[in-house]
Parts: sequence; C-alpha cells; structure tokens
Amino acid sequence: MARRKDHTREELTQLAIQCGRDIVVAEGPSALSARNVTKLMGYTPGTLYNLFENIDGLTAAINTTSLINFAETLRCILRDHAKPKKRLSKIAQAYLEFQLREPHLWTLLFATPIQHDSEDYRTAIHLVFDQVTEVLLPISKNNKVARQNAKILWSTLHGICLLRSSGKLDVSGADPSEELVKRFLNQYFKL
Amino acid sequence: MARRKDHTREELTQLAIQCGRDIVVAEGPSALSARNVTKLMGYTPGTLYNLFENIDGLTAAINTTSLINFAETLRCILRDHAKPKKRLSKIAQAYLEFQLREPHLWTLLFATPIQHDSEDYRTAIHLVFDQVTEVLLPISKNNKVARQNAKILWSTLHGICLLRSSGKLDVSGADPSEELVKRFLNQYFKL
DNA sequence: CATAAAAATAAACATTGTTCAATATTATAA
DNA sequence: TTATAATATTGAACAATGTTTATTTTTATG
Repeated sequence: MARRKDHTREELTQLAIQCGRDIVVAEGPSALSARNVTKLMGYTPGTLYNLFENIDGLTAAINTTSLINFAETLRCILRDHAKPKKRLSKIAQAYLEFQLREPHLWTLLFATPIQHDSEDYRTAIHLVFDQVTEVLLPISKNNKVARQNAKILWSTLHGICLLRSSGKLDVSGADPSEELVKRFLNQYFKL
Repeated sequence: MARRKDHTREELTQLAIQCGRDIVVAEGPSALSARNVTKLMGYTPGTLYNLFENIDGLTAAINTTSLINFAETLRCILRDHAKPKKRLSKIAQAYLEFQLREPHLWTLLFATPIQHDSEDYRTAIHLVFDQVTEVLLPISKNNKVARQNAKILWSTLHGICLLRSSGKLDVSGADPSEELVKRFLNQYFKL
C-alpha cells in the first residue's frame, strides 16, 4: 500500500510536524503519540520511524518550528528600532504572550524534558537568543555581559512562566507574572 | 499473603518513598515505575495503589521530602544571622549545590511536570519559600516586595539551573551558572 | 473456633514506544 | 512491455508502562 507519489519524503515530514503540532495545540503534549500522529496523517505508526529516529525527534521538530515562529515574531516587533529599553520590554511581553496564546506549545517547548539535540534545533534557539542578545548589547558593558544578560533575562522569564503554569506559589493570584516581570526589568535593567 | 505485621500503613508509605527516592537517585526519574519501586520494596505493584492514588502521588511524596530536606539545609545555613546580603548569597549557593549534588532529585522536583497538588506538598514549598522571603525582607521596601523578590530570585535560579541541565546555550561552558547567578545578585540586589 | 476485615497478590487491560518481516508500489533496465 | 531492483508502507508483534479488580492469604474480632 505504498504511496510514494502522495508525498515526497520532505512533504511527509512536514505533514507529520503539522499534525503533531495540531494535536499538541488541541489536546496537549501528553496526546502526542506515534499512533495519534500517524492516524491523523492517514498513515501507520511505522511510517513515523522512517521520518524521525524516534518520537523525541518529532517533538524536537515541532519545537523547532515554535522557535522559528517566535523568532519571526521577535523580528517583527524589533523592526521599528525603538529605544533599547522599550525593545527589551517588548521582548519580555512577547514571551509572556507566547505562553498565554499557545500554552500547550509553550509547555512542549520549555517545560517538557527532551534530550534530542539536532543541529536544526540549536540553530532555531540561536535565531531567538541572538536577537535578545543584540537588543541587550546597547545597554550592556560589552559583548560577554550582553550574552550573560540575555541568559539571565531568558532564565527569569522562563522561571516566572513556569511558576505561572505550575500554579505554585499563587503567582497568577497575588503577584501576576506581568508584575513580576516588570519589577525584574525595572530593577535589573533600570528600565 | 498479607503481612500486616511487617509494616504499618505509615511504615509502608515511608518505605515506598525511600525506595522510590533511591531509584531516582541511582537511575533517574525515568526509572521511577510502580513495578520498580514495589519490587525494591519486596511487594507487588498493586500495593502501591493502596498507599497512593497513583504514581504521581508517590512522585509528589518524594518531592515533598526533597523540599523538606532543602528547607532544613536552608535553616542550618541561615542560623548564623549573617548580614542579609551574605545570607542571600548563601541561599543561591545552596540551590546551585542541590542541583549539583543530587541532579536526579533536582530534576524530579523542578524539571518534571506533575499536576498532583497535595496539602503536604504545598506546605513543604512554603517551608522553603518563606525562609527566602524572610531573608529578603530586610532589603525590600515592604512585605509584598519581599515576596515578589523571592519569586523573582527563585525563578531566576530555577531558569539558570534549567539552562545548565538542558545543556542549551552552552551555559556551563562559556558562562558558568555560578557567574550568571553572581551577576544577577549583584545587579538586582546590589549585592 | 468461626467469621469478618484487611492486606497483598496475580492476572488482566489499555496504552505507550519501537522493531521488523512481509507486502505493495514505483522506478529502472532489458 | 516485462522483469527486476529499490523503496514505501503496513501489520503484527514485543516489552514496558499505569491501573483495576477478583481472589487469596493473613490478621483481628466476637
């Protein structure tokens, strides 16, 4: 029952990523199983293993597209060349909004432990991270400090969103994450 | 084959937690299965479900003990009543060391998504968190700010350790987490 | 001592990831 | 066109997971 003319290998890969993404968006990371994905594709489980080494490979591919999309969002936001501190604030806001708009994709990307480490994935990470570093460069002493500031900013946003998603410490209640982020930016970057 | 005299229900629960903990320490969170734990206990899988609602209940119980232990570590460290900023620095160091000494327990506690939300667990969280807040009180404007600072500190430490454990962004290489934490403390808390 | 209560087991079920021989389809060559 | 090689896809199987439940074994009680 092979259908080599239905899709090229590349099309099939993209179909798997798209279907996997749709499943995660609709039902969350726990629904991302080989059988669910291939069923939605109109194929059988074995096919997935022609496209990816294992299920983590698919997860990494979905996360890569999330990162690419987020990098594109950042690029649009930062196109206007506002003042560095204003741009910094927009980056933080974009991160918070990503979690709000697509909580399941955010969870898959940032709150699900994956060991898979493809070149594409690392490239996508830098697509985001390098933009953050660039924005921080004007308000940092030098390149190294800008890079470290980017890591600290990223870690803090990350941690705050994790607190929010886990519901621990009543973050969303007593102290909304927006307020925490604002306080951090004000205090750390003298925003 | 009941052995009600071997262990009371409470002893059995503690045995399960101890065995589960040992497995996590030795083989990591992925080895924490009902069959593994009960085998080590000398019982069969069904027994676990007399003690906990499900496997996440055991995970939460193990995490609760980790939190209690960490809270005790903090209490010892903070007993000397050093200057607030010195104490703050020690808290951060203790967090980093916890991840270094027991990476698997740290992963189970902070990098594994669990929904289980028992009262014991929340209490244990506050056992740690309230100490952090208390240390921050002298160097914060008021109670609310101290609480928010505690959340920000916690989020940042958390995020930096996640970066380190995921191996993303070459944290351990170019920028050791100790250096990132130091920079954060200096900049944010004027340490 | 008989009976009720409780604890522990064994077996089963559904669902995972993953592998692989068999099959179906397409491309290639004679 | 036809035979053959290459490839894509399947279906079935395997092991391991969480979880449930009827049954058995042990203990407590009247």
